[in-house]
Amino acid sequence: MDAPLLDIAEVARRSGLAPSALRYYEKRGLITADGRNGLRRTYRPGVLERLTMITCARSAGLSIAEIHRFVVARPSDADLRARMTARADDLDEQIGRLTRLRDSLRHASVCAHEPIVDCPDFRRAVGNVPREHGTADADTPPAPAPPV
Amino acid sequence: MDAPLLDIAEVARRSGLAPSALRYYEKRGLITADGRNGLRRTYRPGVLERLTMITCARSAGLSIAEIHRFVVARPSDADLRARMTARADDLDEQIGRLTRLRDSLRHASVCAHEPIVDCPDFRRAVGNVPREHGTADADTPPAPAPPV
DNA sequence: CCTTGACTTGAAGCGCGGTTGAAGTCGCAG
DNA sequence: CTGCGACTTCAACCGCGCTTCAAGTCAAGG
Repeated sequence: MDAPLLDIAEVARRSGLAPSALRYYEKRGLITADGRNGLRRTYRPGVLERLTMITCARSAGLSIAEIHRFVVARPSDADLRARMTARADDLDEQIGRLTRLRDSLRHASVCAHEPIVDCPDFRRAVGNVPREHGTADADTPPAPAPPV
Repeated sequence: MDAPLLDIAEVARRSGLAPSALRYYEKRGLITADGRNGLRRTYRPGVLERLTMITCARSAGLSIAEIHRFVVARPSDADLRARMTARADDLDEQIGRLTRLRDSLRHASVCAHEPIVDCPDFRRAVGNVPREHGTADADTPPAPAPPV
């Protein structure tokens, strides 16, 4: 069974990440090199899947630290399982926001309002339901910007 | 018609953003204060909707600079309309990624793999379809991490 | 063996998105 | 009128996620 080990340049090329980023991820514990050939890192091909997952999670707004927690997780870690479901719930909300923003952008791109972003339809889609007269709502304990 | 102007503290409270962030957004051209009472900024209530939109866009990964472009856009700006639809397409992809990541997290939270993130189901859901034997694919010109 | 050049390390630097601090201004209650 | 404290500005600073640089190592080709 050949396990054709990859060097860092190859992994960089296939993953689309810079070598410096790969070293950085290793330092932060997100990936591990299989071994060394002299000084040079050698990677198992599986690292590519790991990197795809990491890139995906990063694009979802997860911090390196949080991804690290998932990566080092052992099945017995009930605490982490809770974090995972919590994260999944966060993602649900974010998916909703993104969907609304996407729809708003699509509308804005064909609408004729002066500052385009102030189009009522745009705003409604983003999630604003402007009060009909004035600001009737006393206080709005707002969604406190999720500290990713 | 009363337009009950708001002071920065009120806007901060209702928007959930720090006053410093509001000043920063103003400096970057994302919002404008209606006027001043002495030195103090006064805001029209409409700024709150603007801020909701901004927060939404930020959470979607748009940079301040890009939001600024949308904010200053005039309907005649065809170039910008193109950017908007392009952004909407980006968001579609991102929504897909997030959905997969969410499903993966939900699965991982009930699965018993050693490094949980290496569960085959998890990886498949994130978008990896590991080759059956070895890495048969010669080169993988990869998704070049969208430079948000 | 000798060169070459891709790799190694650690530290410093960068851009972003704000926050913090110092020093000053001023609306408003008393 | 006086004083308090919430506002103002501007510059410096911070954490994150890398990138860049300088200096060194070493595998492999000639």
